[in-house]
Amino acid sequence: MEKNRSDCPISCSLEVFGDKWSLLIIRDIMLRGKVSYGEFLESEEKIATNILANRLSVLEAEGILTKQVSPHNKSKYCYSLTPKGVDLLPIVIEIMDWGARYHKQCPRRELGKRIKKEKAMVIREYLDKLHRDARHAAL
Amino acid sequence: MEKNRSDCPISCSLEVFGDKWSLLIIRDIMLRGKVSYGEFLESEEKIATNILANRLSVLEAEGILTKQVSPHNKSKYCYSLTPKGVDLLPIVIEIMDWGARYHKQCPRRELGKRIKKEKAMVIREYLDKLHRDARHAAL
DNA sequence: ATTAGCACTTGCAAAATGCAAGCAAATATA
DNA sequence: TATATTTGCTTGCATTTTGCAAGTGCTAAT
Repeated sequence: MEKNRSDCPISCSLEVFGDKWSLLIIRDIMLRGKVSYGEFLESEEKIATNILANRLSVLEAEGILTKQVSPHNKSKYCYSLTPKGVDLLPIVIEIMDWGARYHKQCPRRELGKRIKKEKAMVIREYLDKLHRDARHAAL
Repeated sequence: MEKNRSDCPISCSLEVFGDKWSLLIIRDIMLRGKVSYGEFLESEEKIATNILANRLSVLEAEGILTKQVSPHNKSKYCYSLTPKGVDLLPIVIEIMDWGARYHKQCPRRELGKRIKKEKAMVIREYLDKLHRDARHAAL
């Protein structure tokens, strides 16, 4: 683990995921149920292959994701969130809420509308589900 | 305003502040009461002068910050948050909480301990104060 | 055996970051 | 008044990261 810019938790966190792509990958796993490299590549933001590979590698090294060979196909990997990764959910939801409020070109869809109405409940709900999934993936 | 990668609110938000520095500047204003270019330069993370100037310019163009000449010194500028900027607080607090929980080298100080105990209340308290400050700065 | 799927890797160009010196206007000091 | 300091950038250059698109090697399907 390299030397940090400071001991501020915000700074240390931004050193991990303060870029334009990492939290998008986390979003794909948390909110869209994506699990594989190929699925992440298909997202509408069109991440570059080398950036995706690098981000996944860093997130895995940071203990946010784990990577397992698919049960159906030995050349395919499935990524899943660790508990540490799951706990990024409130950040992702807050970013989503802020974005929906201040970006006209980002209309709220179903989930966004629920978040507007009952944010805390949505967060708890997803945290429970994702933490359950994380425990299951660890088996 | 340029073309976005997608209409996902998370993606649009990350296009604005998804970098290693922007939210640190927001932190300095929100949590440390810093207001000037020179003060931001002094933070322990040591942002480069050209990066600071560029980030401030972008955040201002995005309507997150406003910049005014200091009342005491015509060569000095004071930055303050707009309501849009203030509403980044929950994101900053969630990042801080996550960082404190998962980074051993980032011990919780007074505010971090309060956040651990009563996050929602801290957020509401700071939102109220910062929104009041934002209204005052607009005069 | 051939083709397709899969997860990267690679070579290169463009863009961003980081370092440190420089610049011009305003203010403070001698 | 002249000089020094403060202030907020800007600039030149080297390094790093991002983005594009082709390439590679292993596994699976036909």
